[in-house]
Amino acid sequence: MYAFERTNKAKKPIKQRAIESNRQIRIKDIAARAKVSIGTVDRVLHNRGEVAESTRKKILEIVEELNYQPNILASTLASKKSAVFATLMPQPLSEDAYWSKPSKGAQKRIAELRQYGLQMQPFMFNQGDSKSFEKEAQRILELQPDGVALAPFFKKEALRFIDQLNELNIPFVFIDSEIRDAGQLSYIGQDSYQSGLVSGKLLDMILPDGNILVIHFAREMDNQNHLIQREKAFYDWFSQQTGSPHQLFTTDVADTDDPAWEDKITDKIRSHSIKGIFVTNSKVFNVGSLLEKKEINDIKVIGHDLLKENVSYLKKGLVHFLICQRPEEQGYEAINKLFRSVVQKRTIDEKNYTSIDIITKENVDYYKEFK
Amino acid sequence: MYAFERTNKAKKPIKQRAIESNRQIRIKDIAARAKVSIGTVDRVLHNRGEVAESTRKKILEIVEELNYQPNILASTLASKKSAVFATLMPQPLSEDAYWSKPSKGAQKRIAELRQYGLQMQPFMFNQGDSKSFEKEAQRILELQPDGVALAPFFKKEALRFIDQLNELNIPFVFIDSEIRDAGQLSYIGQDSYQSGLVSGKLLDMILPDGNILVIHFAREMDNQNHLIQREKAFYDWFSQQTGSPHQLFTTDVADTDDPAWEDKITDKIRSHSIKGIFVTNSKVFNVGSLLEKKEINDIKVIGHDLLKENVSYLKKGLVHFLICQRPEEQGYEAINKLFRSVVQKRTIDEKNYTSIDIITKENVDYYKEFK
DNA sequence: TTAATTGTCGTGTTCGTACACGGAAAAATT
DNA sequence: AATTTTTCCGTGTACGAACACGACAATTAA
Repeated sequence: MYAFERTNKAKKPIKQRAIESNRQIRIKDIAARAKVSIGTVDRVLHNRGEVAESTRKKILEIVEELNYQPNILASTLASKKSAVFATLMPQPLSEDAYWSKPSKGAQKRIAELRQYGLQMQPFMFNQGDSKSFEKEAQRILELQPDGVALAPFFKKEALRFIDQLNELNIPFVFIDSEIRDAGQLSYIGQDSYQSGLVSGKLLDMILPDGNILVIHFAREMDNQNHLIQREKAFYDWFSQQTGSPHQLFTTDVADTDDPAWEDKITDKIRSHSIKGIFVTNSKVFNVGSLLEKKEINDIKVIGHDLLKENVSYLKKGLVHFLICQRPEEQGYEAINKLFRSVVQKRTIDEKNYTSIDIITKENVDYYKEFK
Repeated sequence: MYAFERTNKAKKPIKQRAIESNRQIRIKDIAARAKVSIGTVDRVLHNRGEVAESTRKKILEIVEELNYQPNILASTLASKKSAVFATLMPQPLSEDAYWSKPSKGAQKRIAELRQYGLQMQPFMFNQGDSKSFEKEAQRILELQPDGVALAPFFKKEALRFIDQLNELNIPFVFIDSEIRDAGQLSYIGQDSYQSGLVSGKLLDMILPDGNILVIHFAREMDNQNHLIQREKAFYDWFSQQTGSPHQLFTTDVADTDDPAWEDKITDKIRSHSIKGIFVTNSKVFNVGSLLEKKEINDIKVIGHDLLKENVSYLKKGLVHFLICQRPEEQGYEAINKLFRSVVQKRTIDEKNYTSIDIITKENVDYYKEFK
């Protein structure tokens, strides 16, 4: 809908005063002060064309003195710059699955920046198929975008891709997980180790006794480094507590399509007198549904990420804490970093750990990632 | 520092392609389509001057059809609109005190919007003196700003102020606490009751036995409705648990300058076998320092807000949880709402509860309010 | 001495919108 | 029929920055 002011005629006009005091400094002002033309100042600011060393110095001094800040509005309007970014992320397994979220965040930032002529081209690969990763990577290289945000899911393939990006001088950011010193502009994601510590502490605090089961719901653990990190930190927490009454066990569940896993876990719970469960990723709803079905309700459960299903088990009291890493914000931030670097030419931080949010039944309804 | 492109000459120029596909629709395009001049379209869009009903209709149809979205950059650049906003908040008691934060957030948003010609005029009153509130309110009325963000600390005085604002047709938003149905554009703050529930749950979870002391550090409780709400919810939590092993007590500490309060609290702890403490506001550092001094370390403590001092006791393990309400984000959001409504003429949500964040030793370093 | 080259710079147009001014046509008034 | 008044609409300039083009002087080469 197109509305504008028609709806609120009554509003009084906005003030047109008091602005002289902090009037913006324009290129024009600098030119006047330096007694040169606008074109000359422009050349100095953007190192275009040639300028006599003396005038260049004079202009830079005045720029400094007057603290000139370019008007972004006018700048982007005039330059008509445009850029195409590509994202390379896993195909979400369902509508509400984890990987739909970073994508949404990226879309949001792109929508906000449409005025700046930004465009995005999403590429998605199959989580279980490194070949599809390579194929999509190849398509990105053909597109030759101005920036790439990728989840380096398959390390070997990602490294090869990155090499080519570097060669083509295309900047990129990592999202979710990271390869160190690969020439990335930035990394956006959680500190997996630290988040494992948080999980450990929380479960420890609310569990007077009984043993603990750590469950990885993942097809192959090879490319799931952050799950390993979380598990490691979780174990470390308990090994650092003196005289901890808990014993820890770990299980992998590769395939939840095969219902055999349910009995396997149920047996483990019974035989090891498990009183606490930590699921290392967003698949904790599986545990919720299992406990509900088997009517087990004396187990404390911690998992990750605010999927709809997870929230539902949180509200039912079958899951006690969800650790959240603001996936939408990660997508948003990834695009934002590319924008700031590529279009605005600003320098950006190399690391960007998102916060480790603790969500429980009572605060989940107030949790919003975005402003 | 002024840098621009000088630093990264090597970067290749941004692409200038593929943009035709989603080319922006301009007023010019609409004018051409409708076979009228730009001026006419402009008059229709802004109901300026008069336009024949037939052409007006035609233009609106085309606008609809082409889904015209005005270019905000060009628009604000050309209009040179400007607005002055005023904030009315308590004077922070110290550099790092709670009330310095909403102010910082507001400043931040103002800085970002400088390009739009926005200005802010902060007014601060003495938390213990309703007269000073009235005085500052009067000064705001003299300024006649285009919008006001205020913390309605003193209800009676705030109501009188708001009446005058409404009369002058000046929009305003509440921050921190709220007066219902007073004509506000929006309310930005925490749901105090809910945050009290969160505190109750957390303390309950980590406390096997022993009694609990609720402390209000506040001069007068009359104007501290949200502290009351938090306390009420906290009590409600425990009364809803069947067979809770905890008994609750409440104390007010009006003045921490008088060191007598320390003994009073210490006595209470001893005589009531207190094992948990809940401080209803940001003054929990007082408890931290007390416990440290008296070398008491078997008490679980929950308080509010990430003041530097609070964080330091959190890290020492003397405070176990801090509930945070993102005060900077509140200030930021308050200005943002005013901007969106006053300058951009957009509609905005009436309520904006900030999230209830749970902070502990392990995740505090990763907690950032802002992107 | 003239032509060609290089180093410096100014002018003019553009981006998409806002808004003032005034002109022309149509309607209403003498 | 001549005039005033009203209705309707087009033109031109501004916002602040980006960038292309070419002017002019100072050098250098012929």
